[in-house]
Amino acid sequence: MLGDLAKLPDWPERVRTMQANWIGKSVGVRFAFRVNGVTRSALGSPPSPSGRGSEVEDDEALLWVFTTRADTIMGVTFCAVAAEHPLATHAARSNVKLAAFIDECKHGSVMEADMATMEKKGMPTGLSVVHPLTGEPIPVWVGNYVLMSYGEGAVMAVPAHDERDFYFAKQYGLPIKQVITSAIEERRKKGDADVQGDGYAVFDFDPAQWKEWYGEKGKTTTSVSLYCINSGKYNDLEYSAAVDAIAADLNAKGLGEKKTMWRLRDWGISRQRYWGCPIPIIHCAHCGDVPVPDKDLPVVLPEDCVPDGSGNPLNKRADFVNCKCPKCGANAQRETDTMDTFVDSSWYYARFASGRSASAMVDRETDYWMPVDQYIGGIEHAILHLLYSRFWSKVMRDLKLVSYDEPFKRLLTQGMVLNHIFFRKPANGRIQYFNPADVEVKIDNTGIQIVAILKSDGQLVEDGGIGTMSKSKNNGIDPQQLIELHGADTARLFVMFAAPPEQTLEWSDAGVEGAARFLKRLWKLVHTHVGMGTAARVEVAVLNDAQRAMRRMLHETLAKVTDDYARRRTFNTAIASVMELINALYKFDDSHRVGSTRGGDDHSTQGRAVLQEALDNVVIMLAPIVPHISHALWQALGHDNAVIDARWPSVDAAALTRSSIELVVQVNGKLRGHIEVALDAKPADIEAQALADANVQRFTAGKQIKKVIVVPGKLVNVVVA
RNA sequence: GCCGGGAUGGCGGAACUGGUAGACGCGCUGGACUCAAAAUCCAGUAGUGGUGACACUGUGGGAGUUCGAUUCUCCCUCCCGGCACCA
Repeated sequence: MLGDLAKLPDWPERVRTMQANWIGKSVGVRFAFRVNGVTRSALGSPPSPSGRGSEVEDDEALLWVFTTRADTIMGVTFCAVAAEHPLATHAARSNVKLAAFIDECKHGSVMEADMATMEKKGMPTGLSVVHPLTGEPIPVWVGNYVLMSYGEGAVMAVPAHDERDFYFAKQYGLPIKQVITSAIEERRKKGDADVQGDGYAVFDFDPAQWKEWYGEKGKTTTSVSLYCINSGKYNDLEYSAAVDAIAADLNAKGLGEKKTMWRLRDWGISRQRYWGCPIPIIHCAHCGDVPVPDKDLPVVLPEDCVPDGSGNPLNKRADFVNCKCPKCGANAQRETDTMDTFVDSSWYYARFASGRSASAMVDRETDYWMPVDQYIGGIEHAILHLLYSRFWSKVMRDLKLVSYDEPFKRLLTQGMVLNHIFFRKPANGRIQYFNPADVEVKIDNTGIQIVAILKSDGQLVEDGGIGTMSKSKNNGIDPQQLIELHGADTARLFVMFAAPPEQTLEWSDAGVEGAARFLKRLWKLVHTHVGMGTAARVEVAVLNDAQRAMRRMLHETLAKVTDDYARRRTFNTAIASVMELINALYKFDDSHRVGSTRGGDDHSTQGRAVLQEALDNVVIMLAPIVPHISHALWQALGHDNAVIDARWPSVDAAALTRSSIELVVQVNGKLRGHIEVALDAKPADIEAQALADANVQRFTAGKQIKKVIVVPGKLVNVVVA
């Protein structure tokens, strides 16, 4: 899944980065400390024969850890284990205080945000382990920051080179032993004059104070080399050489090896809830785990189950749990774990693509429709749903159910829509949220402060800032309100015009009238034109300059809109350029103007033909955004078919040609003038024309011209001394 | 705390590959039409100075690279989203 992220070039970079971080590949070393005076049997683990060359006795307990920083192994001054670790449990049997501490740890929050800021706490177990390379005794602590569910549930602690270990050691007076140094620190120690300034003192190791570079590996972020010291035979080795040498030595002792760990956990199955998809397995005392026969599928959950907060409520439902073994007919029990709802959302679309199949999960028709060409979903699904869908696709591929690797070829993650949050907090009782539509924000009677008032009772509400629209915060907006007020086309146009879809957007309906106004202008333009009778076909050869220019703008707009839809997916800019075109068409044919005093109208045969072509194209260009009005206007323009069946028009390259182009002239990078040059003008001629410009001469007069940069089709920059 | 994203006029946003900053829309100002209003149409609208042509300043803050930076590099501030202390 990590490697195949490269197969998704049309996914947003940030989603791929988030997934890679979540998968969390880390390469390191897994190794063991021998535990002094504790046997494996005492921990309840079966004795295991040690590997060849191992120094370990058969029944000797081992403390396994995983580290990405094997290069700092000589700086280990203690080990920390999770509260649930067998060594902690063992030590707690004869230590009441420790048992109480472990109990406290087990009840703490496991939310990352809480944990990152909570106090690091610990307590010694009284046990010690043997350092695998030095043979020194190392004390073992229980730490509330060590997770049983990741890695081995235990860590080697190197306070000098790990920030968490550092503060833990400070708090409990544990030793801090520096084993990594920087090239700068070494040169300062040798008295190198180049690095004696205060700015270099940040590279000195000081056990009293944590500095950024202590925890960096190989090189600092400022590219200063880091290597081992106080590490015996490993001295002077840099990161990867040190890791290799140390892993080899541990391996020779039968105490460790290089290993790759993953942060990603199997959450699809292991995160249990009553309302997930049932796992169709029956547990029989005689036959073991027996699949539910096809004829008894699906297993249906009881719908009147009320979770009481103590474990899985299904376990308390004898009517669900108790059943007969399908194999032997004896009394048996159903599996009560269920799959997470992510499992369903991970493959339902593949099932939709093989809707005729009655006998299998999916059939061959899936491969015809899948993978999805364009997936649209909120950025909040960037990791979980989109990651599990990718995982499930690979499962189905391996089972030969489907032949694709990745379910979604192209991904558009729309941004969150934010809105104001208003609430009241009763003295005792639950916080109550109010919908922004029911709240009026106004200036209070001092005329300075802005206050928020609930419309229904006129009393103040508190302002909770701005946040994602959600049910719990009651700050969502129902688009139905907009639709009822302005119609679906206006609502769609307004929303699409507001911002690019992947951008976070703070909700405001200010400006929705602009969208309605635009559609009215378009409607009027089309109907005024149609009211004057059927238009002729465009005959390019007889067009006058104004008609030619109008037509050029039409085809430039068509090219831009096509690109905005197909490649850039920026619908707001596509709409903006159609708006520009409409503005120009109003000037081209200004018979709509009240009074119509200016002579801009072109009601000639070819003028009306150009207008017809432009309006046909405008209606097609807008059809994806405003389908209803486009359908009506398309037929009003004299077409028999529906606009949805009309072909996307192609750009007339000949209409785009122009004989001259306007260039910008800069002096020292500042805009000083514009020149009109022939399309095929030579650079030397362009340069001469630029230098001849009156305003340019004001800024070059009496100065030495050092060079002139001509960027074809864009600008001229004159550099003066 | 970590990861991801963002900051441009009064507001939403545009500037796509380093090349005219502010397209388009809202709002606002003025005008036309009207007995009047709404609607509609026209014009103006980053700030400062100037009748004007123009000039100076300006893309969260500070440095840097470049003929030229909203765009690239480094540092900082604030805002939004996600989070499982990942050894």
